Amino acid sequence: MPRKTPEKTDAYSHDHSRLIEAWRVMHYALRAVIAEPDRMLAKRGLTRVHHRILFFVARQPGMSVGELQTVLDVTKQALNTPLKQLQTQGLIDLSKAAHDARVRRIELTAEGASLEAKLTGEQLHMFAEAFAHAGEDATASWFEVTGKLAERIAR
Amino acid sequence: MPRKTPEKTDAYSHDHSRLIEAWRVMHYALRAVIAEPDRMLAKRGLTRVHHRILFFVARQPGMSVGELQTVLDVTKQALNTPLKQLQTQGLIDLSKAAHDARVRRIELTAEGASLEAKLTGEQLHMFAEAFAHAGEDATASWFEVTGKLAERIAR
DNA sequence: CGAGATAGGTCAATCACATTGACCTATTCT
DNA sequence: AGAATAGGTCAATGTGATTGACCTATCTCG
Repeated sequence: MPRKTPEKTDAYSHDHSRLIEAWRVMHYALRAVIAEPDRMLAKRGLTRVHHRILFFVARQPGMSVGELQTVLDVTKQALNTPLKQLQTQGLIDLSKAAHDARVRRIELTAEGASLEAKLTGEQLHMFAEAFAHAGEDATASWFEVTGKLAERIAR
Repeated sequence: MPRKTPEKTDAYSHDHSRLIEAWRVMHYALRAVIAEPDRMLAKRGLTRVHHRILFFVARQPGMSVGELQTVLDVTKQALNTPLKQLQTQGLIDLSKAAHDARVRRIELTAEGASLEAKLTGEQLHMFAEAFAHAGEDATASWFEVTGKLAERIAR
């Protein structure tokens, strides 16, 4: 799909520099969304892994260590340390499952839930702002393009 | 901006699950764009750093080590190893600058240029496809939303 | 009941990677 | 000639993640 004229390109022509700009903007958008939560986490000596744990536990309270291991795709050794740190800081609560005492029930404490809401809320707020700014149609378009990009990944 | 009615939300209301979906899709899009080049690099024992070097040198042939250090935001020690590897594999060419023999001119070899074109081309192709699929207006909207998100980052 | 499987925890070795600091050469600038 | 600069290299350190081995508590099943 070559460009036809210098002053106007048809709807399906995308020149090199525009595509590079797309890639660049996407990187910066990612960094922007991650930046503020990272700063909040750093204050407590925590990292993105801790946020990921809080995020999933918030959405599936009582999930087990094994389930968490699966969704996060990490080994139990890699999970153990941050999990203990979160427990020590009183952000999560570990208890034995009723149906099987070998299994741990992981839940957020009130403080953990509060922190999670702040972290994730900050990120979702950025999206909400960008979507609100662009309008509903643009939002749908954004989903269409980004979803198309994501299509190649199995999951 | 609370939701008004359950069945229809106005253009500026974005509920929780939709925002989470946006975040999720963006992650997957990122991974999708990175996945294939990473696989190609891995075959040669290279990583994303090497691609970044090739990318910038392709766009500014003859740039110095110091300049590369600046754009990549890494120390010279961190840059030195991958740079030597690229040289060993015959992908880049180092020579002394004419105006100052202390300064290195970094250029891609034919093979380096070919690899760079394949790596970056693969990524840009994904964007081109997604944009072409969604159309020109949707593309503009995508830039608007993503650009709005990226706005918070200085650079 | 007793053997084997399972969930989770822990210790240790290793690997990859980046960072800081110190020191060295070649070269240019003054 | 002496100071500054571009680059290179060695060494120590720190962080994370990975694998492997081994341990306890608990459950399941013949």
